[in-house]
Amino acid sequence: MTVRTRFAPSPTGYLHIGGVRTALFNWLFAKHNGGQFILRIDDTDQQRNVEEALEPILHGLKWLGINWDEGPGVGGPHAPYYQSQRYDKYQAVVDELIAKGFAYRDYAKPEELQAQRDEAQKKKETFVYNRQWMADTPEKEAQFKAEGRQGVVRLKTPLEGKLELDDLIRGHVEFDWAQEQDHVIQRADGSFIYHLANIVDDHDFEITHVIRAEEHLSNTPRQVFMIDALGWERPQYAHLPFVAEPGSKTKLSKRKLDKYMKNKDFSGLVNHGLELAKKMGLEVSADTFNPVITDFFEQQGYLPEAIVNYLALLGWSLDDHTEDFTPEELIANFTLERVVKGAASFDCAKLLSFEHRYMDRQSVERKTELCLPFAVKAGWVANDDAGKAKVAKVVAGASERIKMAADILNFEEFFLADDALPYVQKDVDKRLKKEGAQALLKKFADDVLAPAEVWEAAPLEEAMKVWLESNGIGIGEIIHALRVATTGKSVGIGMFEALEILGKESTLARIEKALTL
RNA sequence: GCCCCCAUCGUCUAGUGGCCCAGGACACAGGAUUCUCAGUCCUGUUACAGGGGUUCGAAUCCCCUUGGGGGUACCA
Repeated sequence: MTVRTRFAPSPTGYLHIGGVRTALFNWLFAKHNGGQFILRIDDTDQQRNVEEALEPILHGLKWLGINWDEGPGVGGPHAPYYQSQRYDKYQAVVDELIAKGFAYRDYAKPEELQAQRDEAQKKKETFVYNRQWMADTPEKEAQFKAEGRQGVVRLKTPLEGKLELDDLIRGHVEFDWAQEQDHVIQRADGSFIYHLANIVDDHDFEITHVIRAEEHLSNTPRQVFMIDALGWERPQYAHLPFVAEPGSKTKLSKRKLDKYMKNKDFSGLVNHGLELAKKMGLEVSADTFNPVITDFFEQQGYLPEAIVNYLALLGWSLDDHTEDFTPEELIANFTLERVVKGAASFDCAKLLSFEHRYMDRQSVERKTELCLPFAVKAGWVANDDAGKAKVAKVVAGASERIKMAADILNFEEFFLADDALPYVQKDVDKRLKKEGAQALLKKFADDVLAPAEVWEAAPLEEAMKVWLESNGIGIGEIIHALRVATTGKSVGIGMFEALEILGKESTLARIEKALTL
């Protein structure tokens, strides 16, 4: 039997990082077993602009390389893959459950039920509906309707016994049927409850393994009850631990950004992103531009493989030392047996370290390709060979300082015109305005830079050394002023590499201007 | 309240009765290198939630407590 797994997002307009982890594990498990991964959309009639709200989710999954074999955009033998287009199927199943006596029409009013619940609560008893308004005969049904009651369909769950399940991650789990309510599966307005739709879709799509977040574990009995009632084969279940907040074991939510911002690593990641966004002229809102949403990473040019690698390790490990996995290696090694049971909290610092490591491994050519679009967007270079060559030079010089593609934006000094170069005032004050600094700088420019014939890093450095020695000057006395004068700030790439990239003309022009500051 | 699930360094984890006075990674701290920053290289601090059992022996098995999460909805 072919292994088939699925991911079933609701069209919410964004792809949540916890959802990605669930999708990833489903995808890895299917691929590891030579099976298929299906994407199904849990939308409802009420939702407007489903396509629009779905787009970021599909886009995000594709960006991460999590491709689906069936679903939106690719079709498949079990179409439609949208719940809102599958109501006929749900209705047929509800009718069947009623016909077979596993479900019934119920005419209780919400307030009547609530009163009974409160009563049970007061007596500290588990509430079990007494089926008082169950319409098990046509007469009763007519009577309830005559009373103006609205009907729902409820499951007729067993009053005793227990359900035993073997979860692929949790192991053996037992539930008492007596604890289960007669859950509603179809509302008074005719719409269907998630659990019903869910099992019908999984059955139709021939899903063999249901891999989902652990909050669904307690929901499983009511779903299994329906599956058994219909005589269908149960899928195998695997309930994943949830993804928790940074530095805590509470479930991660996109609504609690303020709280997460108190976490140093989290706020560091966000602030770095915000700075880059500003340089890109990107309009960002905290709603979508934060590390809980995958879009955040894509917009800054993170490497999707790095994110996938990090996420794979959030609740799964191969052994006690292997950390780096290509997608292919993940597929080859992924098993549910090695998924942990406890919640794993989202660690921005570790994610960032994966990104750094992955970026370091890229060739200058590849990094240039990744960075170029950002430099183009900033209006610094054209998207042509000249632009590419310029970016390549900066990328080579910056080497490991570029941790994500958008970091190229931190090297504006190499792209801006000489007269447009911004200066960091405190660096100017400290390095250029220092007693004698400007005079020394001028002497250096006149003695060494102006006459230089070969404008490359190594000869320039050599020339400076000779000059320093013959004048009895330490390198520290000149180089900081030179850096601020040519780049506008006191931090940056190697001084001589920087000069080489700038070129002789710019270097001299900038020094000249710096002498007037 | 009741039911279910979970619990090893700050974080991700290894560990399935002796190999563990607990290993790796990230983070953190100190040092080295360097023109700054980044990086790199050393070095270091830090954990079996608590209490009872079982056993010659427990992070590992059992029970209780505590803590976290979920369900108990005409939410998903």
